[in-house]
Amino acid sequence: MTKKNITAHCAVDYAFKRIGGKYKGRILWVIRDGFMRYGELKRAIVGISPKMLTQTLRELEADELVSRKVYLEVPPRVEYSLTSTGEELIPFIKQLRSWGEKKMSQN
Amino acid sequence: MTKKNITAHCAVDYAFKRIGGKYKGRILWVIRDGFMRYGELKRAIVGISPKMLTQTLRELEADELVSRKVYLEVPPRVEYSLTSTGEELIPFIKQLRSWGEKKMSQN
DNA sequence: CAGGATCCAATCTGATACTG
DNA sequence: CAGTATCAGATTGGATCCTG
Repeated sequence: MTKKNITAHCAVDYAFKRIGGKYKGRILWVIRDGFMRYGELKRAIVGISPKMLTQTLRELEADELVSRKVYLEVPPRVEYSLTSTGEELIPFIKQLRSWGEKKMSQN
Repeated sequence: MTKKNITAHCAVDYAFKRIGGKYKGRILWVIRDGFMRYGELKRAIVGISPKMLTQTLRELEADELVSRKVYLEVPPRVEYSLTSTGEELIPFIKQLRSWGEKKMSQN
């Protein structure tokens, strides 16, 4: 789901559609500090398959939450970083993460 | 997905699993102000089927984000409200909603 | 290194009809 | 009013193998 395909009933619906999905939150969160290479992301997002990582990154890119920079080197190097729109989401994810930490420790 | 079934890789993952899903955010948001009856929710969440509304409410209840109160009257009356854990999520949803509003107007 | 391609199983969602 | 039940279709995700 990318923003071009979203038909939302309200802003909450819209926002959840843009950052929902199994891995989008985690990916945005691990990219928060700067440039991450594909392989770094792969190691950081434990359990993700290359297919899902690539697919989700492509959606985030089409959505302009993440930008992708390809270096013409051998071996190839590709770096991902947040766009300014993506960075705007980090405070919310941080808040949600704190909530999650608290709840996990309570159960 | 309810919290009992969640096996999360990190707190972000955990939190998204608890509030992810097509309607959870919207439902929490419309219940934010107090008690809502089933029929009110049905009208407020445009496009939801009774099946999905019931199913999602049951998950939110099992997750202790929403509480359900049945009044033994004829005709039946059932009211839903946020638990304190559910209320803790409202600031997050509110912020995310503002972000969504801004982005919707930009496209 | 950073992916693309394919196939398939599991999950989720919608539509419709019915009920205490 | 506040749900259930059933079936079918759509979507998502995982496993595996391949490549510039």
